[in-house]
Amino acid sequence: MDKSYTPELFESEIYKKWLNKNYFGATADNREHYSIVMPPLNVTGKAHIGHALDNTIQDILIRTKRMQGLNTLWVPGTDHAAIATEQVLVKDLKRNGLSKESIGREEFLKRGWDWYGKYTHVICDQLKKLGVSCDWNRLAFTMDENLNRAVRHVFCQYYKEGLIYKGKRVVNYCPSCKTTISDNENVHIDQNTYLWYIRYPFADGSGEVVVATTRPETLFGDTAVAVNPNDERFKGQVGKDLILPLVNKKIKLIADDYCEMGFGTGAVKITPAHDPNDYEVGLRHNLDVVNCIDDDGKLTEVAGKFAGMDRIEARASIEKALQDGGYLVKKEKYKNQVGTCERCGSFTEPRISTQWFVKMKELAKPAIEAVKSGKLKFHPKRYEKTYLNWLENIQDWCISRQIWLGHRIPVFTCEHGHTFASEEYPTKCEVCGSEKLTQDNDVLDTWFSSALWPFSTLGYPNNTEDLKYYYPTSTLVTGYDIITFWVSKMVFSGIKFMGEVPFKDVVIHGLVRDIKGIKMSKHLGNGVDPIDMIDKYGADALRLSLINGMSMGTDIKYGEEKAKEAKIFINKLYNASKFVIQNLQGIDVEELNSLKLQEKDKWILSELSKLIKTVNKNIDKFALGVATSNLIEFTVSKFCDWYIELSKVDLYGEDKERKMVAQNVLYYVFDNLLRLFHPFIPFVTEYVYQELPNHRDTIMYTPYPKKVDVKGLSNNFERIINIIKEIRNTRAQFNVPDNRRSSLYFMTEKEDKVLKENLEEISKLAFGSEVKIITKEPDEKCAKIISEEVKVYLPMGQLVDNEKEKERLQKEIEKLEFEISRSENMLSNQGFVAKAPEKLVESEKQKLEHNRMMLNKFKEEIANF
RNA sequence: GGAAGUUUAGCUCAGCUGGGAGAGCAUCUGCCUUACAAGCAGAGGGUCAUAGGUUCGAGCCCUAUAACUUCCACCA
Repeated sequence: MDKSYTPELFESEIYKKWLNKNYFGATADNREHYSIVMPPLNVTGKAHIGHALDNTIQDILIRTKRMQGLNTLWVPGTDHAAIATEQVLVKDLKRNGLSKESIGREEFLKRGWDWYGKYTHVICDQLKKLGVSCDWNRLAFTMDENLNRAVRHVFCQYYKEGLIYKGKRVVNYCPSCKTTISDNENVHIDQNTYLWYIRYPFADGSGEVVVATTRPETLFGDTAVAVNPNDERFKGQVGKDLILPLVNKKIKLIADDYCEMGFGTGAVKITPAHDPNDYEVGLRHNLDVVNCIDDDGKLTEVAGKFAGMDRIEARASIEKALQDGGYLVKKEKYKNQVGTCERCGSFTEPRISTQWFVKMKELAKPAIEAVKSGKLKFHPKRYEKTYLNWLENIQDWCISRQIWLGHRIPVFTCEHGHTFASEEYPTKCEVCGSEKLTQDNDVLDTWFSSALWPFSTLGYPNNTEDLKYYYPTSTLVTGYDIITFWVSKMVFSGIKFMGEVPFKDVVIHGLVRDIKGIKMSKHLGNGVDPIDMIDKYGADALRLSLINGMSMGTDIKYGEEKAKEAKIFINKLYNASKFVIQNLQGIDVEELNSLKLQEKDKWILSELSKLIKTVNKNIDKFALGVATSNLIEFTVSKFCDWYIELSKVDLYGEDKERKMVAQNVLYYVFDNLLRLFHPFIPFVTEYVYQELPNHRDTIMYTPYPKKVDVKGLSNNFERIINIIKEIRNTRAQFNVPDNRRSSLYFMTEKEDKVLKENLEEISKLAFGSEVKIITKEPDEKCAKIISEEVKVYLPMGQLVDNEKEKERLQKEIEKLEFEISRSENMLSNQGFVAKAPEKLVESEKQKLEHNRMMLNKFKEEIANF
């Protein structure tokens, strides 16, 4: 083994070996199964640190269950991320002087496939570096032929049941991406803008109505001005005609509850084509719908001389024209929220258009029920609220997108106008048999295909063996940011088409932010590249740094320091393994129950037993960050700091039998520790495991430790540890440097077997030289340590100062007296004695008794001065 | 406007269904002890955001308040 931990020497080799042996492969059998479908990765760009977190969590769960003997399946996959990819392709075309339209749909799609083909492996390779143990043979893509079949099947099913309809709605439209986007993708941001007060004169010259607006450019689409029906200010004026400024068209003053009396001027302009509320008002009052902004975000011909200007840029000119015409009353600063496109950041336009929708009310019901009944559990539970809140206020789902990449809507229209949905590509009209068919131009929202992910990747709509065996999947791991986007959609789709929830547990993790807590973004350049971290510190260090101390569902502040720290720990583990392996040369592995274990052995084994229990419990609770803390704590503060040091006494000693026992215990504990650690840091554990005696082909399929199978465990040795600590502490108080050893004398009242057996251990760990048990006080000047069973004397000659010793004793006495009075107070409190659990009262009584005894000892001691 | 989360050592955070405040990093002191100086041993450091309440007992439960963060929402 190399002198120090150098992950780059073995990580990729080990991964190759795992792949070659097909250790990640899964086949249905008769065991209990554990399955996870990976949230599909966007093929655009590289893996970010969030992917690393998400997949590390999944890998930990999968590896643990695999070791526990379950049939584990982890399906990896990629997503076609249509809008983003289409943008990249369009930009690319533009650079070459081309456009989508110029090359045509077919050619464009071909380029899309080329692109996916070229970049899919990039992100997959990055995940492989992380060590993910998913079944790569099953790599799925949301646009695969069989997934497309699932999409068509589902679409047609909805269509037949009347759950899909085409309708006019005001939807969010991104003029830059040139497509409709969902409410989820429409991000509201704060904006500093103005409120323009505009004068709308009555046609009969009898005065005017002033409206306030944040969007003067939509004025050209106004078809009414509304006031509240109860507003006295406008009594008798409702129904009269107003002149629309700049356009000089007559529009009506109407009364509608939508207009609030308290806001602005009490009058609001109504633009049905460019505002969802106004559209509703328009429906109620039968208003015209006038489009004044086109697909490119430019003003249409209804804007007259402003036509062709960008809607935002036109504001200044419009303001000027209003002012010149005497229509502008005033302009004041105003703060509001405005929708922007999640992808490109441009202002979105609410726009009336014809779109496809899925009716959601009925579909949502069983998805709500699934969580309420506990069939589906969120971890942490609080995210159930996010989920439920969204489903309970659900709007119909706009599924059509005006782009070319993606699953094209399988709806066809014949020359006679018959429209029908068809799972297979039809050759003739279902109604009239005409062969002249055209397919709907829109494609489906990407979430429409990812909604089917847990069953489409298993073979749906065919009822395959995989589908029967692995569905429903066990756990879904994802970030809270896509609970509404994705999780909820998988749930109602799963229930609808498979008759069962798609997974039982939803594990929600937080977002990885930068060290200051700011969201990582390309724009700010504050992102941490996981591949960089792997190259510098190793995949295990990256994984551990993301998981350790993580609290599920809470954001993580992450900086390079964390990876560095993790690597330091792994280096420690690595060094410990070097020690273990060096000392296991020539070992005969024996059943521990057949060996004569010493107190220190029983102690470390009982600590290991506790560790196994807590780690298993925490993994079951998805408290992975706590599990790693448990493991690290044991490794450093129990195994390395104590047991390894203690074992040296026997390993380097003369007694053959004791050496053999030490070797076996060392082996047993370390082997268990490696296996416990393996799901978290798979590479280094595999690497080290291969150096252990009796190792198997891989650690991946060794059983995950369940318990320590050794009889007669005890923690009697804790007493010895405390004595060692007290000696070290006392030496420090006297400023004795560690390289100066001192004699240690122990005086006991009665025979102390444990102490006697461990004198050498104490000496080694407490910097002792001559160690002996004495029967009467030594004559030399000594520092004294007084404990219940034993007095320890440290003859340190000059260093001991009587006054100082007296002070130390005095301090101890004060401490004890404080404790005693505290206990006495508690026990004299009738409420406490009567109501507190008996166990607690009892232990308080014991404490009191013990402290009183100790106090006596100290008092005797101080009387000698 | 609605909802959720956070507030504990200088920093990052643990603290399970109430029963004597914890870890890591940083700081200080001493050590190159044959697994590890990426280390070892020791030490200091907290009115658990504020104010009330429930209780024998509150970091934990309840009610208000404040600050920060996030999600949802159609207020011109």
